[in-house]
Amino acid sequence: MPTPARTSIEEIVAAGRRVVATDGLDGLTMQRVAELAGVRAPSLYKRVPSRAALVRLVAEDLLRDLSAALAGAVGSGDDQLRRLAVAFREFALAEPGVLALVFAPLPTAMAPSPQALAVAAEPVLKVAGQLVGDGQALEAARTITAWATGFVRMELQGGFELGGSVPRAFDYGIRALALGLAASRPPMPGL
Amino acid sequence: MPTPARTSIEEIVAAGRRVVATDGLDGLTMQRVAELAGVRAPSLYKRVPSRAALVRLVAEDLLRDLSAALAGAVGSGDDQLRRLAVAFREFALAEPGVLALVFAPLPTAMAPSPQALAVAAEPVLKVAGQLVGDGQALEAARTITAWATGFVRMELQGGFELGGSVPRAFDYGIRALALGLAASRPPMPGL
DNA sequence: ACCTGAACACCGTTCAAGT
DNA sequence: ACCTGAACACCGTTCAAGT
Repeated sequence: MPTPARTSIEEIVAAGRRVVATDGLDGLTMQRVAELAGVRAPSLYKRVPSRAALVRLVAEDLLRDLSAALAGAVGSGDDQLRRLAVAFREFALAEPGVLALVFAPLPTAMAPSPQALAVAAEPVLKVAGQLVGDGQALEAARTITAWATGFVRMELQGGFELGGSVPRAFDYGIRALALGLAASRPPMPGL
Repeated sequence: MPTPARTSIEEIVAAGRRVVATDGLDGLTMQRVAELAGVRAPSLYKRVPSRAALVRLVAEDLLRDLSAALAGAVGSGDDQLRRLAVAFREFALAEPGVLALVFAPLPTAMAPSPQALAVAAEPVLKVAGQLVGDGQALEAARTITAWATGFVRMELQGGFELGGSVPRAFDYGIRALALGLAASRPPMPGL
């Protein structure tokens, strides 16, 4: 006598995202997620093999939205780095889980797939290429990513104890990076 | 009839550091630390009020050593930013716990004190001041810190899936930052 | 088929009892 | 004064039993 499904994988992942956004990765317990999904914890194992797998699904869900936000922010013009950085900061402040689940060293079973990460990296590589040319795009993209993730993590951590304006420091960093990357650009061949 | 002490707060913190270095923050359980300290878990509560407090003690212990490493790396010359960044990277690769306990959003009870963080920030502010002058030292220091912590975290995470040389990307970032910060420097008054 | 309570092995923490 | 086993409330996970 089949019982009708009372939840779904989509609902479970959405519940996981809600919990992560409010209580962080440690708050993502099977019982809390089950409660939000309207079932008991053991029922989750019908759709998800383990908590680690659920964490990964939530990470990849976040990553999909982040990729869309970044891709939507960049276009053409001379302030692509700023638009990219601002889009990333806004997303990460709204969904702090992205730093805990996507840009953090997690056990392999929880980490999002390299493919999912590559999709998010695309807009960064594009902007980096515009700034420094294709030959250095990868190194420049890594510099941008390292700075942006490091900055927002410090901000979320409350790591700006020494005073000063956080948005001003963000702006300062964007400008310094843009200047520094442009200065790193090799001379155009033939010029 | 007093029982002789079989461990000490120093030994407990040292055990905590060893566990964090190998198994990360999640591996820091009271039972594992107690085992390394040669006692049972309940005995730890004679010296430490909670796991959160122990995490903080380990974080501040790491931070003390990091501060010393950074202060020892900077001197005078034209490659201070490089020496600072290299010292930070080497420390964080040897003691990955520093990123998990010091440069991560943790509950207040686990986070190191602002004073301890300020000590570690001093060499960074010094180098930043040399590069851009005192007026922008704070913003420049934040840019440096955000980039360096973000970079090494990506490295520890294995987040360099797209190929290329990691040390080369680190060097590239140092150079771009040095160029960008120098270009941000306001003109000297009177020149 | 899916859902559940009960059970198991963990974890942090408390506490009475031992020396 | 410190150490310990036992206990409690949690957690992830399994599984037999229910529908």
